[in-house]
Amino acid sequence: MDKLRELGIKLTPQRIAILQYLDGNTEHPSADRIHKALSKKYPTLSTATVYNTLEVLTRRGYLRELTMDPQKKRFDPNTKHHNHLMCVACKKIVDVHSDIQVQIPPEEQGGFEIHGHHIEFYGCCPKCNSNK
Amino acid sequence: MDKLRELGIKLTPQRIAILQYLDGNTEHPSADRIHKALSKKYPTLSTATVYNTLEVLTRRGYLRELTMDPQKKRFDPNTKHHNHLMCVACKKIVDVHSDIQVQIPPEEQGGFEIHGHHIEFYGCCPKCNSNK
DNA sequence: CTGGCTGCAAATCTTTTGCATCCTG
DNA sequence: CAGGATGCAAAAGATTTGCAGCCAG
Repeated sequence: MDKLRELGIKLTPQRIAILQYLDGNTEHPSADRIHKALSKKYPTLSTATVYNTLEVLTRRGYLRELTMDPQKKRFDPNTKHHNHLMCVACKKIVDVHSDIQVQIPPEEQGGFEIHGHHIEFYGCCPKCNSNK
Repeated sequence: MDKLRELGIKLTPQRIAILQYLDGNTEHPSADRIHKALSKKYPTLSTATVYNTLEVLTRRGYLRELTMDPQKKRFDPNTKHHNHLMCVACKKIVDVHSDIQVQIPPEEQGGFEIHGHHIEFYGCCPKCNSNK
């Protein structure tokens, strides 16, 4: 993966596997999901390594951590600014690419220096809707 | 608390204490914080009771659960629709009351039925800014 | 070679569950 | 009184940490 090399971090089979799994993945998987998916191929992959790697990648800006799912962190390899829509029933998360302008009027900022924002939409996906 | 009575749930000293602690509280406390704060006065208050009560209150619509803080759930007794701004350093969360219009164009909704949304702003609070 | 990874195990932290007992309504 | 709430302890998950050995650069 050129990406890893670009990031200047050490290439290991585990990291490559994680990167490959994430590359182009739009499922917004959790650490556990990544670990489960890869442990078939890499039976010795430990959860600690998954978490470590995700943390490094997040810190380097290659990944974004999503907090919409209250049960666990989810990860998004697409770091271009975009928003998300989650099904409150099955926790499926899909991307929302529309560019939505939002801004806090200065008097509401309470002296904060604002770095970014994220819009979370909540709803019910077609599958869960029909299961009711 | 009239609120509890309104909600039609059983009044107990613990629940009243939790309600009073939350009433008008704009700190967006975590379950742990609530437990710590109240266990001085109610040394036998168990975390299970705090979680149970928060869950009931959330289900009844008296509380909103915030997921911005990746480490833990935070709770907001203000259920009027509003947004939040969090300091990425100290995790302080403040309300943003501006009414910001956001909407997903139908072709982006992927068939979801959308129930709501929440805008999260991230930044650095004045105190953390000056500590750098 | 050497510092940065890895695996493993165990710790930590948050949240949930089971159950006997208690107490509000 | 009865059913729901509580306390406690323990389970269940998610995430983090410590450490000895390994291997990519």
